[in-house]
Amino acid sequence: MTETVPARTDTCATAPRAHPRPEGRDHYTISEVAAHTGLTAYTLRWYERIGLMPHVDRSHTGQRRFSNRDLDWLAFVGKLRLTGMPVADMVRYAELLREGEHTFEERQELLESTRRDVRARIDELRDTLAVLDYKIDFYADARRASERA
Amino acid sequence: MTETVPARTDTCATAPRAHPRPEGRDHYTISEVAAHTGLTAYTLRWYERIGLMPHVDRSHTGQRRFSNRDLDWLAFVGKLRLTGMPVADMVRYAELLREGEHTFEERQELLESTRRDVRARIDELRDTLAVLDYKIDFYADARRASERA
DNA sequence: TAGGACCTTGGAGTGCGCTCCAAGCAACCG
DNA sequence: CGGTTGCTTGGAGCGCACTCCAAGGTCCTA
Repeated sequence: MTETVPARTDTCATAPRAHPRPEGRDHYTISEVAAHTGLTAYTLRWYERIGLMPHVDRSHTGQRRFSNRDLDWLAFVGKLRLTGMPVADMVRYAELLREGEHTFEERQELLESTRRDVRARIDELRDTLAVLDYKIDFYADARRASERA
Repeated sequence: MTETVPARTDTCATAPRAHPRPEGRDHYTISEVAAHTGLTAYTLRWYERIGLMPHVDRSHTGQRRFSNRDLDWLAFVGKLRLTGMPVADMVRYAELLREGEHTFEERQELLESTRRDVRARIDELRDTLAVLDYKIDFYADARRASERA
């Protein structure tokens, strides 16, 4: 919501979906979402409390009814979490989404800075991998040598 | 220490060094090490307390004198930290080092499992990068479209 | 109609990885 | 000589991201 650009919208960006949604429906209870995402119901409510989750639809009696869009958003949040982005920054992004189209630029910048962070992180990990490989080789060599002895 | 295999030892594995050591000496005070590593003196003492740092040499009056080997170890610990490895696991590795050669196998396994984790982490981050790229494109397109209008 | 899932708010608790302090004293540097 | 740096132990505090609970209620399904 808050986004109005033909056909594509921001919150449903993960094009091909790994795990199909639990069912073909478009509304899920909190426990279904918990099971699907691996988050607890507590955490889902907490996400909503702190503004990380856009307001979730309610049934006529007040129970949460998560939509596919909500699941998409949660999947995206999951990705951001993997990058180590602090929750506060994700909340900021969620706010920008709520504020409408005039925040496009800021959103783009935020994503680009995140992208830079992720790239840097990948590079760091690659360095680490090299070190690990070096050490693992060392142990492999040492053990081969001791077997020969 | 604890390791006795010709020429190469485990703790000095990061072959070409990015930043040369503060000075050509082989002993450094705690504050020199703090400056060099970006860790605080508190953290360095804490590392020693919890067994993440092998016992550091002392001057005749009891002050810590970090060696180049210690700096190598700290650099390695820094790498491991980047992988998100819990401190407790690093402590475990340090214990294995102290226990001597008969722990070679376990050390190798630990490193290999870490390597798998790092690889998985890199893959996750690459996925995330793809999502970010997709979204950034979306914003770029949207803004180009609005400029044309 | 029973039992389980769900609702609310506010606040407390947890685990991790630091981060810092107190206090009293030794050592080093200009 | 004075000021900075260092030493020790044990413990407290912090920020983050959850994680969970209380309590009193409503809703849904078998």
